[in-house]
Amino acid sequence: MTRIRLTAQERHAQLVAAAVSAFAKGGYAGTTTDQVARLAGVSQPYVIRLFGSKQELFLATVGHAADRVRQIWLAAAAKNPTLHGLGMAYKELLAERDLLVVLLHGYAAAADPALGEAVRRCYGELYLLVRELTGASAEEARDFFASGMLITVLGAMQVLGPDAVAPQPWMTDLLGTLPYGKQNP
Amino acid sequence: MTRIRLTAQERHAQLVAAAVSAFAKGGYAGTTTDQVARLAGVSQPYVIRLFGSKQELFLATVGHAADRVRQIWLAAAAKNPTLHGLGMAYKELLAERDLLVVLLHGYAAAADPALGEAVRRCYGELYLLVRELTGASAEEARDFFASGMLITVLGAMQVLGPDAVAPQPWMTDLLGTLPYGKQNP
DNA sequence: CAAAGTTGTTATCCACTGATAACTAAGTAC
DNA sequence: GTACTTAGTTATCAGTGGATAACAACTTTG
Repeated sequence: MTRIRLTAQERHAQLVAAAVSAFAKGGYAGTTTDQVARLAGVSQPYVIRLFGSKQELFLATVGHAADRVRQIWLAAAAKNPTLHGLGMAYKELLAERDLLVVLLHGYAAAADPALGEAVRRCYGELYLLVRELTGASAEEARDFFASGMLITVLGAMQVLGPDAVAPQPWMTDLLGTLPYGKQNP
Repeated sequence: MTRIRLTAQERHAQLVAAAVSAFAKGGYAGTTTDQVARLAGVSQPYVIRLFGSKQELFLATVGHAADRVRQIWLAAAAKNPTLHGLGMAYKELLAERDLLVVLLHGYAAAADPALGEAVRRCYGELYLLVRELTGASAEEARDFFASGMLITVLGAMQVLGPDAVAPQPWMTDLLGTLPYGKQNP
């Protein structure tokens, strides 16, 4: 069996992608570095060697998720620089639902001082970005992020998104009112 | 040293209270049954004996948090059966911030099938309760829960609540717009 | 008070997990 | 082709955490 060698950069990126998926289920403490390693097809010690520690792997993962959200919002703002324009992008974000969920796991893990500081910084940057891109007022931005958080949590609960469970009455009731268009086919 | 013996019921309640505090930091996977045990002043194996497993302890904890939220909302609705009335109760909920945060950790752990089903049921019940108590429309209820989720996550991130970190500019900006009154002294 | 039930403890186990060390093999430069 | 660097492995370890079992102490009942 011939091994495929990648550059450290490529492997790094591949591992972060795997980590997004793994940490999205499981969260920080509930996911092993071995699970991430297997997803990417490398050995567990190599993951540690590339990232130094599990914590730094998680930080890189959360940072990447925030970057992707930024990218998607920037692209959306290029077409329609309003909150509604960015809101429509939640369709794309829910398609890559793990991005949102891994961010949520970051927020939830903020009790750890090292993680907390990084995660608050990410969130603050996203908040400021939205206000810059759209010129929204603080109130409008707050409502936007509140809706986003609800969507994120519903995604984590598998009420919304690719692997949603069979809908209950209250779910259809709640989801029917979601702004920015319906999400599920 | 004389040991204080409680009835199993009393110890059960005390352990759930300790578990709320412990799981609020740390989450499901990030908290050990020994941490909960020490908080309550008993041995770790006894916690397992009383609850059967860590998972059942967590489920009992989430269930208790949901019950407390229900109680607080019921009391609030008795005075003012509107969304604004319930919203004002977020002040009390933030005072017992761990309640909200432990619920959040429940939502985040919903990828585990056993936990997920229970957690979705809790959330659905709370949603229906709010609509019953207030007669709010689906849209109004959705906005209410979206705001609540934002408050919860900000609590978990220590942007809001008892142990909030030193505020950043974006935080004061965002918090200044929170509905239902200012939260911090 | 003896027997039975309740409330706990200590001792112990085993699986798991992050991390380290030492080694291997594939490119790359000269 | 030989020396060097880069990408990866296997072997291993030390600590931890949930769970089980056996025992101890207190309370109640007859």
